[in-house]
Amino acid sequence: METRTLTARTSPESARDIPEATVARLPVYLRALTTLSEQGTGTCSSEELAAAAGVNSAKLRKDLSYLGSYGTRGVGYDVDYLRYQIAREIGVTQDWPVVIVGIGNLGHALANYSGFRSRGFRVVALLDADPDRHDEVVAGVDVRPFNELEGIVTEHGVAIGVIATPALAAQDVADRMVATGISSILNFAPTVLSVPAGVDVRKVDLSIELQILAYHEQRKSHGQVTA
Amino acid sequence: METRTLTARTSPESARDIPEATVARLPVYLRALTTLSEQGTGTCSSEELAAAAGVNSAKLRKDLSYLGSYGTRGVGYDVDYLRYQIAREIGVTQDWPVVIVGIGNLGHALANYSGFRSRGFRVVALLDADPDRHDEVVAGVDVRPFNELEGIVTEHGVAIGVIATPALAAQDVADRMVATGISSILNFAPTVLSVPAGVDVRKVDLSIELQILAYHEQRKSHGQVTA
DNA sequence: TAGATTGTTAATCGATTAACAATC
DNA sequence: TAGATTGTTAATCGATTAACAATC
Repeated sequence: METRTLTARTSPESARDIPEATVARLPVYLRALTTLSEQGTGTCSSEELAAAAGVNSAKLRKDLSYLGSYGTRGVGYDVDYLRYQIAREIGVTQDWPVVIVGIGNLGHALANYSGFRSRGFRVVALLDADPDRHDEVVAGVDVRPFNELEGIVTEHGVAIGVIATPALAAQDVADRMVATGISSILNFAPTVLSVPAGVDVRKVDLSIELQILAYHEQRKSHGQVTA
Repeated sequence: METRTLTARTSPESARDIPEATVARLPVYLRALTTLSEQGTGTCSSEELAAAAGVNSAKLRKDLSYLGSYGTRGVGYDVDYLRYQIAREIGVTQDWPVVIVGIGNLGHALANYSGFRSRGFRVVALLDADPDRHDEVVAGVDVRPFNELEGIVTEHGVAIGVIATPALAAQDVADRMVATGISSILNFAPTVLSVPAGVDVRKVDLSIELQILAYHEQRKSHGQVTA
């Protein structure tokens, strides 16, 4: 991901420079803390939280150190307090409005995914180019024509778009999203998107994940012995 | 007596040591080459392939150098030849049998995803613990009870399992998969799995991806200027 | 041969990790 | 105070990148 940013390092509060690898783990810590909180755990050590998040504790402490000093030496972390601080750092203390484009099998699954709501996102619109899908209601939201994108983005202040179309349509959808002011895109279509600098794209690709597993699997069977 | 993993580095052919970051990009190159091939391109330079894959050409050439020397100086790469070499390196010159467990919205979408077949995978079974889903047919495959896992894994020699269950069921499913001999797991459930050494887990988490985007989005609006 | 482009080197950058001083 | 655990340091490791010699 290419983010070319000039940081106005004026305010002392904001804009600490958090490494990308750390940013990618903050949501994992947030989820682990939510689980701990639901289990009634009030305090945890870096060792415990690290175990719950599936990382080692040195990495966890190093990651948290970029956010500030939210633990107590000799004691550990207050679960709810740390959870709030991480949620604030990520920016999910309020909901982000999201549009999903392409309401096929995967789009349906995404629209129905209940986890978005509790994790800081609200699906405000489902769009599809196919008229046969219009006015279908998925998870309580109408499927609307794709050309309503601009109105919806403007109306709700949408900054994040999800692309779940076939590969061939994805670049056009991305272009239209960018034109309407969306600057973060989650792409499920199996294609490389090109977008202007300043727009973030993340890609989720099922076959690629399976192929990475296949590579390692192949190596396990050939000429290696595990005892 | 404890014997750790002993790599038989005897054969000169196999077991080159490809960095993990490179392994994760090989499927991207493979897809780009497939697209080029379909467009009728016979030869491409590292610059062209890199552009199609969304990386810079230095990184591409470095990555390919771990596989061998498959280009021609002054000319470039033969698209179909390089495509075959990468497919062979990944291990997708034949199909890998795969089982999907958890046939909810997401499981349906995965089962219907046509891209698996063309990229080296064959869904041999769909399993679900819920009797109401049994004998439903999704994408031409019967949904079967979860306890048929072992028989299916043995019968088809399944090494790769996909978990698309709710979070609470995921660890149990993973345990059962490992017990039957599956050693690679693609996990869509929003939970950290613990598995023994030697088992690979990859995780796809929709909310985490969105939260990473949200983090950067938040920074774009507050006191940062993107150029 | 001259031009083009690979494959490799080496420098740089970023991420991980162990160890421990600080401090509750 | 003694024990526990954080936050930070510094060393190590792995990934990226530019530059260019090799060579078609």
